[in-house]
Amino acid sequence: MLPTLVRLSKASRKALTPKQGNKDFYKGTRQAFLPGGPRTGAPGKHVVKGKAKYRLVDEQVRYFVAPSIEDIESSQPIQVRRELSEYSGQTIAVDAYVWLHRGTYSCATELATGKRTTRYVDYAMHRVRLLKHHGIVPYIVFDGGPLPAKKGTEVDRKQRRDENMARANSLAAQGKHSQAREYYVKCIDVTPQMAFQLIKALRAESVAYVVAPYEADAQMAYLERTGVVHGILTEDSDLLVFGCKNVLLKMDAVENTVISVVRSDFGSLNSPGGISLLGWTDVQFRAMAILSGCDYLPSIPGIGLKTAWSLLKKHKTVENVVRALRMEGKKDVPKGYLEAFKLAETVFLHQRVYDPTQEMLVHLTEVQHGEEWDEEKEAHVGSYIEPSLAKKIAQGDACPISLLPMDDINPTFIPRTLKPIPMNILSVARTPAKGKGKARMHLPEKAQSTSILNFFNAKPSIELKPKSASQPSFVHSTPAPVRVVAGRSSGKRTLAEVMDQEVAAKKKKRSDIDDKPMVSTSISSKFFRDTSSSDPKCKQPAMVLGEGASIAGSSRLPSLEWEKENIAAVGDDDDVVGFSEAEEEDEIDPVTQEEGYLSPTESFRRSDTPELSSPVRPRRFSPKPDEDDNFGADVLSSPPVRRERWRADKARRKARAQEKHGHDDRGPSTVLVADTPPRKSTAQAGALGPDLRDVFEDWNDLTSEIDECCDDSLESAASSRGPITPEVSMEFDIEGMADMEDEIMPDEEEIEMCAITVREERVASGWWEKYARGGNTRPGKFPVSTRKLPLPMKDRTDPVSFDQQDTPRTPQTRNHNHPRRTPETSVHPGASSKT
DNA sequence: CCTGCTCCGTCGT
DNA sequence: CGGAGCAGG
Repeated sequence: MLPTLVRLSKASRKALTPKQGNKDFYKGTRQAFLPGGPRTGAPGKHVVKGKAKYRLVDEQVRYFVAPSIEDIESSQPIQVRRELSEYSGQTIAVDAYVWLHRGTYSCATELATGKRTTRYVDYAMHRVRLLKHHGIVPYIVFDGGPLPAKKGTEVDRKQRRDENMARANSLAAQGKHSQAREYYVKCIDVTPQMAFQLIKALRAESVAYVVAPYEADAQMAYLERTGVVHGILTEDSDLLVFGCKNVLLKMDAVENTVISVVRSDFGSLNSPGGISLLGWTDVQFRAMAILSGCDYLPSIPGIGLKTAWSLLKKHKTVENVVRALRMEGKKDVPKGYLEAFKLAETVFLHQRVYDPTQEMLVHLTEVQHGEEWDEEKEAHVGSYIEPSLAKKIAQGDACPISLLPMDDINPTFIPRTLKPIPMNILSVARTPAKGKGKARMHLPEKAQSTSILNFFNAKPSIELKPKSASQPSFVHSTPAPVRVVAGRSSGKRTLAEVMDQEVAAKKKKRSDIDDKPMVSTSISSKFFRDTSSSDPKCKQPAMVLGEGASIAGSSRLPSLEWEKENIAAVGDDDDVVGFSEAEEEDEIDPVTQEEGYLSPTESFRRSDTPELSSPVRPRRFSPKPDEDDNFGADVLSSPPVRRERWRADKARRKARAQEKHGHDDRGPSTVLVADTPPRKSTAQAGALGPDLRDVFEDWNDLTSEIDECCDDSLESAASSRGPITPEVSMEFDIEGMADMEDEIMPDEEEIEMCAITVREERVASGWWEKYARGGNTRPGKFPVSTRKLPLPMKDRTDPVSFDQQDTPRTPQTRNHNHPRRTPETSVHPGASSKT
């Protein structure tokens, strides 16, 4: 119900001139954000400002002098587009559901037909790595069990899913597979068991996570409130109603941006779109949200956001509003609405969440002593679950729905621990062109009042943060008791400067060019960042750890050469990145950038490969015996999705095609950094070896497949969850290869390459597990950046055993058909004694 | 003017 | 699911 903010399209910005403007939009815009402040007047009165005439809507807020574009952009918008890198060093809670769900797109048919796959994990992990790459510490939050309050919608969905499934099956039967897929996609349900597959991957990469007992939203709100995280990244934004302060929406993996909404900005805003939240309390804000309809309670017919707002504005409290509505008799207020409202409010306020520190369930907000509390409320906030089970749920070892031990639906999927490979090819992935700009260009002339944030949108949100704010505002406002990876202290200011230049450049461009796809200038700052981050001298816990650091130093030179080679290759391939004017504005030395950017990985991996089967690896002799637990962070900067590069490439090509400004004849000297080498460049790598980055990525892609083929051979090893020993790995891989050759035969060479890599990786990680990280030798060695976080879930290698006798023992087979938890079965005896 | 309805693209292959 | 367009009060 709470919505997102729309970005103002260029066209709409253009329309800001009264003459050519679209009046509706114009009105909303000037109402909201003019520096001069609102003009007031009596409702209904017409005022004339400049050449435009406006009608006053109600008693307070009103119209402004026509803004210039500059005025708008210099004022503080409610939603700001920010670079991911601005959040470097911060811990961000991430709603895993959406990522998982999107991940299922890539394997919808397999999932629907019961085929084993874990490909849906890849999407989420790529994004996790993307966050890590930007120095962000992700804290993944999973949805848990259903709340009674939402039961209704669940049944509905189930039904729709079944319908889609049936349709898909019939289409598939007719051989119309592509059409079938369309429906398969719609019937996929993300189950806790699927989430568990992602959890395994998160464990492998030491990413903090927690499974909420009930709703991820409430859990994330709690994490933010208790200072465990700095902000919340999600797609659906009910979060503000839960009292969240810093919400990040619409993560864009191509442009590496998010939309930031900061609660504290609300008060400072004047009537966004006619709604002024100035002086509104959280209570009122929440009331408005519930009144206008939320997940837990449908709205009174005819009451939308706007009326809810004005009613509350007038009557202050919900009780008064309901009373007034009933008196007037205009709206039909359902019987018991007020009670239902209170229940909904209770859910937002007191829903049960998991406290990772106390390792038990708590209320999102503690119930006050004086507050009335009854059975019904108790049921609505979610049943209490006794701590030991709650912990298992939170860690993913128990299914939050059935409360039974987690059923690993794909035990053969054993994500390996990523080695610290600072492959910053991400930087390359960030290409100047915007792939998806078009879609966002389109803005309705009239902002419809369908969502709360739409109101905020009355003020155009600018594309980049205001110049004044080089950091998200909550960076300083949020106390961070949590251990976070330190930000890049050195070079940060310069980064800010660079970013400011970007802003300036963008603004300038924006006013000049309207139809051309916007060229991002941020690539330079990106590189700049990377430079500082991979510089061994700079204390950069996030990027390098242990052997990573030493390797980084030793392999710098070869890497550089490697890169040059690829630049040339790329050039031949007519894929040179023609940098726009924007880059010229930056004063960063290209060489420096490359140096920083270059990943030592290739040469390292290559020279190191022969040793992989040996436990003696440089890694173990980490030059950082101290607690610089950046390993995790390093893992973070793993390769981005190839697809992203592809998409970016495409966009860039398109951009180039559009603007025929002659960038094409630029010499090589203007090429700061070549685009990611084409995949075929593997063969061109010559003496320095194949492009392992690509292989590496392929490995990721193939993992599922390979695992798939080796179900049987791996079953035992998998179930033990122990370190993978070289022996086991070899055996398994050989068998796996055999199977694979029989089944899939796309490109023998490639597959073999991958298989080798896989094998090596497995072996390596086996040793890693056994020795480097191993239990006995150096306990403190394992670089868990999340170690201090309450929920570090790696070292759980033992199967969960439940001793609760009162837990329902319904046999749990596959994803579907989980016994739904009812208060009766789920409440553990004596649990309610808590309250 | 506001609400509520419907349709459509999302994400990826 | 959010956004866009449209109809009706």
